[in-house]
Amino acid sequence: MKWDDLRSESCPVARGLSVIGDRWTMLVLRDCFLGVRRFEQMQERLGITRHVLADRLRKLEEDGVLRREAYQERPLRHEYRLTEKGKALYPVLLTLMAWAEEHVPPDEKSSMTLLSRDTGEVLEPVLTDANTGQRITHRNVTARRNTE
Amino acid sequence: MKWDDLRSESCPVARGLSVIGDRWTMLVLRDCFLGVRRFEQMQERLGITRHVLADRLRKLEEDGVLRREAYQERPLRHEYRLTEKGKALYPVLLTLMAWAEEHVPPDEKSSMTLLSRDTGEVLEPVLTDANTGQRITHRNVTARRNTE
DNA sequence: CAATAAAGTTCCTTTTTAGAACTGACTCAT
DNA sequence: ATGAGTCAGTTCTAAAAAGGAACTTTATTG
Repeated sequence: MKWDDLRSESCPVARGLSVIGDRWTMLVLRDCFLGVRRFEQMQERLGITRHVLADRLRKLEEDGVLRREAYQERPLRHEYRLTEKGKALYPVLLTLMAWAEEHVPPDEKSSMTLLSRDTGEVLEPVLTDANTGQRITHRNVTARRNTE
Repeated sequence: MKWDDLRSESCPVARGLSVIGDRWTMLVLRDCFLGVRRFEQMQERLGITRHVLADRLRKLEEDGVLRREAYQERPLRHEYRLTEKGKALYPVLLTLMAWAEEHVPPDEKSSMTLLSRDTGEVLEPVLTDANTGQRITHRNVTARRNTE
């Protein structure tokens, strides 16, 4: 199988990766969540080649994760913003971040803490069921494939 | 910046991706969560080249996500199992899956539903704060960098 | 003895990335 | 009005990674 065939897989994990699984893509999105909107800024922050950045932004726009919007004419310039579909990726970014904070220690001493915007309290993100509030772990879940 | 430099970034998202951000890695882990443990099985299910699979398994073992265990001698054969660190990736896989189920429709009609292993009820995974139980979204969170 | 099996490895070709320089449509200061 | 600067890319070449297929090793089975 080739990487580009993931799009048509029936597994949602595979389809998800066809959108966000390329190198650098999640880091582009991280910067989007941090409010970075312009090509130059992203390129400088990420330090990736302009070529790759242009490619990732184009794909993310095609996939409806980012929206390209003119912020000036003369000369015409665009910036990139998260769509609702893009914003819905926040839990993915956050669970990855939480996992890495716990399991992939940095070289230097530094860490990230999530704070509630309302109360300023430290947040500890966990997955729960929206209906019952129960914690979800790999031990208490099974997946069912629905073929219609 | 090169991909291999991610390991030493201070951002946990970058460090996380240095472990699970390579092509195919998350799909290898998906199969691990589904109980697949052997090289041949994974290769057949994923359809990726043996070369790439061997490389990903080696890296995941080096990073402590998988553990390589002998399941027979004569000839010596190993299988791969998730470590605790690996199992802790389940929320990442699940949030990605939930996102794709909602936002990346498959070609054919098919979908996945998560069920509680206890009650059999359909689960709807959402991120909440472990302490208060409050929903976490990109709108009510800020991140703080702690430099010690 | 030949065929099969599992878990890789090796070799070669095609794709992707990395790195740097270049383009085009402007603006602003001299 | 000329020259330097800005932004969002594109183009070029070289290096690294992925794709595809065949080969290896150690053993078991017919």
